[in-house]
Amino acid sequence: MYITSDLLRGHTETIILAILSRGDSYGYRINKAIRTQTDNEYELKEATLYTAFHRLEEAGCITSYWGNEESGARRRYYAITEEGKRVYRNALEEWKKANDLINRLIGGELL
Amino acid sequence: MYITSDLLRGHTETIILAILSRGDSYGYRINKAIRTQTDNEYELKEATLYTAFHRLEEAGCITSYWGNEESGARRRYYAITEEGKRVYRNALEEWKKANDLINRLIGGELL
DNA sequence: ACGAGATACCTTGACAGGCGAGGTATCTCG
DNA sequence: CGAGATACCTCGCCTGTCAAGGTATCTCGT
Repeated sequence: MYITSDLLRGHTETIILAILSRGDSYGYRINKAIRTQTDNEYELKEATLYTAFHRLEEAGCITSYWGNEESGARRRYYAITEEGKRVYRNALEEWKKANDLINRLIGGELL
Repeated sequence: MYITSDLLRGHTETIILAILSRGDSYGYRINKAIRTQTDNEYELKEATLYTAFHRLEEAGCITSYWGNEESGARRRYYAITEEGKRVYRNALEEWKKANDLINRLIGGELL
């Protein structure tokens, strides 16, 4: 929320998979987890969040089911699949490489 | 070139500014510098490169001038401005923050 | 002498992801 | 009873990337 989100672009799905790899969750809570983990410095916009869910589900990385809440608003829970775990691990490797590349490229003479 | 470029998205201008902060250069050579610095793991597509130049020039971050080559293809050189240096330093700070956030978010329980 | 490949520049149009704006419904608490 | 939190969702725009296409010059091997 207070950072240039283009720098985070491309990480949305990985962030979601990371959270789901710790257990099933639902949209609103996932976004809250992101806020908490970043000390309120970042969050996903709802539109971003839900389109990412659609992409991930379509790609077979997650599955979804309605929770059976007795009261309160209904919740759609998401669960990571084996494919999702594979994609997630792969994304972590990609990130390590990208991180290294960026540091090499933007460091210039100031680092 | 062999990395998911969505992860590098948003860094294009910073990369260019980093290179220009070491001295004037021109498009083709800037791209070669990127390849060299990353051991051929990354490069900018030409279209990306030139649209980035336009944006940077419009934003007052760089200026350009034609080189006076006696022979060979003409070259348009770019120079970083004071504003460009300011923007660059700022981008480095942003990157530090973004890097921290991403590591916090995508680490999950695998790190 | 000539074609291939490197050097060097540039634009157009499509595509994908992020997000502002808008919408729905339920529950809680003062 | 109204405000604010919880919880879901979609439409359409914007922006950055890039495939594809174009131009012109020089070098080097055959």
